[in-house]
Amino acid sequence: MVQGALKLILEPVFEADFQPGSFGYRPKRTAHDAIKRVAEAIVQRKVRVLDFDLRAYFDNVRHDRLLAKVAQRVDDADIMHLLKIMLKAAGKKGVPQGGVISPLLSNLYLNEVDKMLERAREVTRNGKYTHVEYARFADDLVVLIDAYKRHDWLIGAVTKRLREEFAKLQVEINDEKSRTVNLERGESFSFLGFDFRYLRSLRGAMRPHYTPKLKKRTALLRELKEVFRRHRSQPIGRVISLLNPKLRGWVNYFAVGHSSECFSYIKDWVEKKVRRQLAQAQKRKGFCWKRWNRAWLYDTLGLFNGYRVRHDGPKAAPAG
DNA sequence: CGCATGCCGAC
RNA sequence: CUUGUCGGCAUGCG
Repeated sequence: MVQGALKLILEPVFEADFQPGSFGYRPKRTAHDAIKRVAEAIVQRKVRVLDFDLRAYFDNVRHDRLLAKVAQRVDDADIMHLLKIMLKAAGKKGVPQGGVISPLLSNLYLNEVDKMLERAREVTRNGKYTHVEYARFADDLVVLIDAYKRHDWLIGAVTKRLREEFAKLQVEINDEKSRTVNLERGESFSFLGFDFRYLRSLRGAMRPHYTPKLKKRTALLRELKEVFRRHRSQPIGRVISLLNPKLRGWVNYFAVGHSSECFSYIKDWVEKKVRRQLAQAQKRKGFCWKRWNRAWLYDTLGLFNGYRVRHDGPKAAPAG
């Protein structure tokens, strides 16, 4: 409730002036938008990657900045008072990462970073070709730069400029976790749960390749394992009803890029696990591949089977 | 369309 | 472990 009010206060302040030409509010950025942006940049051979780890928690200095900014637009003493109280409550030195208010504020605050990156993109643009692209989601940021040798200087220049601008915005960079990556050398980076690589396809063409991080897959399987363990002697229908929503949600998020191999692995793992449980309930050995066929498992028992990567191919023409 | 519940993900 | 924002999906009801 209070958060809602806060949002109401802050949103116009930070987003209204993002694009003066339009009606003010920029389109919502989702994680998938950001992922897609990265993939598209890599398609355009922007394969030198600055992987930034930003720290933008709100110490007192930044509270002041924030308040000043709000004050430019809002002249309601009560609102300002409320905001001050909230910031004070949230900002007690060493704000815990999942603080009540900090993530919201940092997200809004970092819109300024967007403006700056947008400028960086435009300044280095050559006609209709951009040599620098970026994608940001909350404080996770990657900048992608042209692969061409003659643009190598951009890597150093952009890094330097960005650091200067970050300093102005009082956004700290975590140097230990920030690095530059050359995808053409087979290096990889991760962004929003995916690992990004640049691979040679069978035809010899280079293309971006991104898959769910192994860590995420392992975490999912660990969670599913727990479901199996806790319902070892329960009817399989019950177990499946617990597995399905988890699988559906997980797959739904990762169903972009090149996740199919990962999905197969998960499907196989789950199926074996279900078979095992079925077999054990009937005191049988093995997985009973013959006794229970796939159709029965998936169609009759209703085990989740939606492991499909949705590739946003050519846009379907609006029919009718 | 509206309301609600549950699950998943990013940060 | 808890908090928040955002996004998605599924189900139910009117």
